[in-house]
Amino acid sequence: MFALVDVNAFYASCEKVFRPDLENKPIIVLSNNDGCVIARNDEAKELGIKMGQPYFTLSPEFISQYAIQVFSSNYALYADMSHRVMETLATLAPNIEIYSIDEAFCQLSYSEQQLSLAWQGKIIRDTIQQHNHLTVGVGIGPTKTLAKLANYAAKKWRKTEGVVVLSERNRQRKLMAITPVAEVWGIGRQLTRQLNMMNIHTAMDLAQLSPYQARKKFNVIVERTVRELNGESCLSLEEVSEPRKQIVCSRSFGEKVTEFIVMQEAICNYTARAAEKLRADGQYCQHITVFIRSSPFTPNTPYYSNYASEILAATNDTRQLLTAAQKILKRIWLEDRIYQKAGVILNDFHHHKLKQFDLFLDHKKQIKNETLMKTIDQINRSNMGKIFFASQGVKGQWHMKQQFLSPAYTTQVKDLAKVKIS
DNA sequence: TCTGGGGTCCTAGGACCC
DNA sequence: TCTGGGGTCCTAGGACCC
Repeated sequence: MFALVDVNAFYASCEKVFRPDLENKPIIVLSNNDGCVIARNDEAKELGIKMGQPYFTLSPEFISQYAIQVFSSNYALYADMSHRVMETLATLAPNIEIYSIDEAFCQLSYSEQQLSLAWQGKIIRDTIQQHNHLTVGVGIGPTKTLAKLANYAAKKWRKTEGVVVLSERNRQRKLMAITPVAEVWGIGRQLTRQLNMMNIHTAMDLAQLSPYQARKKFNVIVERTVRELNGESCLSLEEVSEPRKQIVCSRSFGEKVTEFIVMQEAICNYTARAAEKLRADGQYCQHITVFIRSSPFTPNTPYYSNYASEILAATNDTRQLLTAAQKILKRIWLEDRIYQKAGVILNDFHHHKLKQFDLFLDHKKQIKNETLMKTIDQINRSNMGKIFFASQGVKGQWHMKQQFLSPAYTTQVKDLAKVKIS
């Protein structure tokens, strides 16, 4: 049996853990650059605030009338809280697959002698509540897709008390019959539209489509979803995650960029960050892409979006990547455009054990370069200050907006919560 | 004024090989 | 009259997920 464990309103809940005064207040968390609403608790949902809604569409009057608590994304906090939840979960279920920052699949076993599945779900929920002060929903089913569906039900209906078990076919059918097909894992907006046109509206309707038809009319993914809804497990627990195939570092700008030098600094920063991630994974890349674009929302200004790439000898050396990135930027830069976003993408990875060395480079020098990068990473990970490249600049005019950032309660000594004894 | 970021997988079509 | 069959690799674009 699979269990899908997922933290309720994860980002919003993290903000509340160290702020008990926020209990019962509506909380929203904004995307990078304070652009859109990307997380909201139940109280905020009740006010009709939508997922992905641009922040500027919420009027100051509305915010203050309902005392809505607004936060910028605090990824240092969320990543650390995620870690803690996963650690708790790992003590409760030996086999887990971390699926995203706030959810994990785990394998549960059961037999006559053991605790019932519902009871195991309750233990998971209670323990995470006690250890991490976060509330999770637990969905249990014979396939990942059914576990996801059970988790949806656990969140939607309060009387389930956050745990739903779909081990019996009858219960699966009952739930599927009242669940819109759009809620099924893997069925997004486009597929929903097409399915509705075929008169398929509920998860049950989809389950009744033949796998052959699903494959013929759509693709292999929809076929798999149909099979999984019918209790045939097609997706296994992947405890060891595959190495990444791509690294993207991109941001919208807090203030629009019009000067080349500012854009160059931004690109160099994204490149340096991407290279750092690449080395942390022990990988080398052979392909780098740089893209820049203006805002698609501003009327009466020419929209410009472009990208270009370079092929490299396998590298994870920041200096080589910086050289390539700057070269590409010069190729795609256009004057007199108002840039809103830019980014760097690394592709075509090779693991360090399979690295293809550059025939024309001195091997000893390459070893030296690796040592240099390693040293820089070590210094930057420590608390002794940062080393960066001159091309990254110091002004940071391209930085994103983070007007409502909360403290890094769990990862910065200076931000530790203080207790007053009176 | 103002609209996120980071991933994966699949398919079709083109280019190429023998 | 009439022009094969069987492959691989790469890329762009579209869909999905959180």
